[in-house]
Amino acid sequence: MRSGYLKESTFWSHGFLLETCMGQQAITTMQHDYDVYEDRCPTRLVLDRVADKWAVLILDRLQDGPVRFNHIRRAIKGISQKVLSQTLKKLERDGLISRAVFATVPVTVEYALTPLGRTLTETVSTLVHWAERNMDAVLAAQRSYDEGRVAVETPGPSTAPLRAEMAPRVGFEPTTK
Amino acid sequence: MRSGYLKESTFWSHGFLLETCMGQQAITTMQHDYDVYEDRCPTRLVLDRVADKWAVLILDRLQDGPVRFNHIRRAIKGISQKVLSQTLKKLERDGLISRAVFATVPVTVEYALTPLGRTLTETVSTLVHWAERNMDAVLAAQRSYDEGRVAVETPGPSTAPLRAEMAPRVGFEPTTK
DNA sequence: ATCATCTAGTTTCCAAACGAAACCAATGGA
DNA sequence: TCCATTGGTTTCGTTTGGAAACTAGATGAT
Repeated sequence: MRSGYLKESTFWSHGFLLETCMGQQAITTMQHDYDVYEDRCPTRLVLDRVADKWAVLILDRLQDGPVRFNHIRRAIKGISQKVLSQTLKKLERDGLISRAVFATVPVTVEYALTPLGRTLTETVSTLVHWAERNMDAVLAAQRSYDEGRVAVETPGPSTAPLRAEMAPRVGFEPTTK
Repeated sequence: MRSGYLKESTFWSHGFLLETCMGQQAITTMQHDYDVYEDRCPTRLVLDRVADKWAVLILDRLQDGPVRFNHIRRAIKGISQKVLSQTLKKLERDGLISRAVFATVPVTVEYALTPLGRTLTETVSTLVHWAERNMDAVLAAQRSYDEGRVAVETPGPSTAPLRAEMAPRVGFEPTTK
């Protein structure tokens, strides 16, 4: 699955990038000159993992300590076992969470944040809380969009959208390239 | 697509929740007692929108002011027109960005953050920068996972995981499978 | 002895989404 | 007329998502 990227290992070899994704930088002695806006940059894969609905919910849930598999499943209502299993495996592979198996009566598997994963929890938590705090605003915007198509602030799209930042419409070069 | 949720409109009616998702709270005079851990909670939809690779890249790109369609497309290398168009439309519907059409020589369409969307940019930017900053650590974790299966930091996952929720295990040992 | 239950997953299968490329419409210039 | 630009939509094959069923090991109940 990731092999499609790994085939291009001449581009991205073990954390050191060669040509693209940082352009004019020197090759040696670099640490994190990745550019997530560049295609085939490994940061895209991380972003794909981290910018995921289930992943952020899982990471948020693990904030208060290790949690068992079925515990997470019951906490995040609606998640399927398959998706939970897959997401946990990916997060573990990326070093964000750890997996510990205990030979208890029925087997116990605990998932916990790694130090690396813990550096993300604040952002993740903010994201989750943002959704809860701004839910009403989003719902209002959706209603406004669906009925009437007239935005809250703009009277009409093409009529005369004299936005503050767009004042000099005449002689305005679209800053192409 | 969203009709599956809207069919349950007795549950979620216009921003006010009735039974689930807040349980023992009063129905009237509530503002944001949403629970993203509850299934069929509208916050799940917002999280689905916001916790998306392309959406965070777009929001991050719009931080410095309005950007045209093809400008975004060229900036976020690898994004397809279809996905860009779809994501922009969804973000606009949710009130995170605005769309302004100008009747210029070739038509100009500018996308910009709304005040609501601007409240997310810091978190989004953090997420993107996290990916760039911790890329090497993730790559190292992936290698460690793929070859050997032994975690970098933990020889045995949580040597003494005596957590409150865990039943007292007799002679437990983290069998790393 | 067999059934039921708990654990933590995997497998199956179908629908939904993704993504690359082609296509569309409007307009102006060579 | 042909081409280039704008901002999209459509098509179609591949990939992913998700609900439900199934696996498997150990234990307790009937």
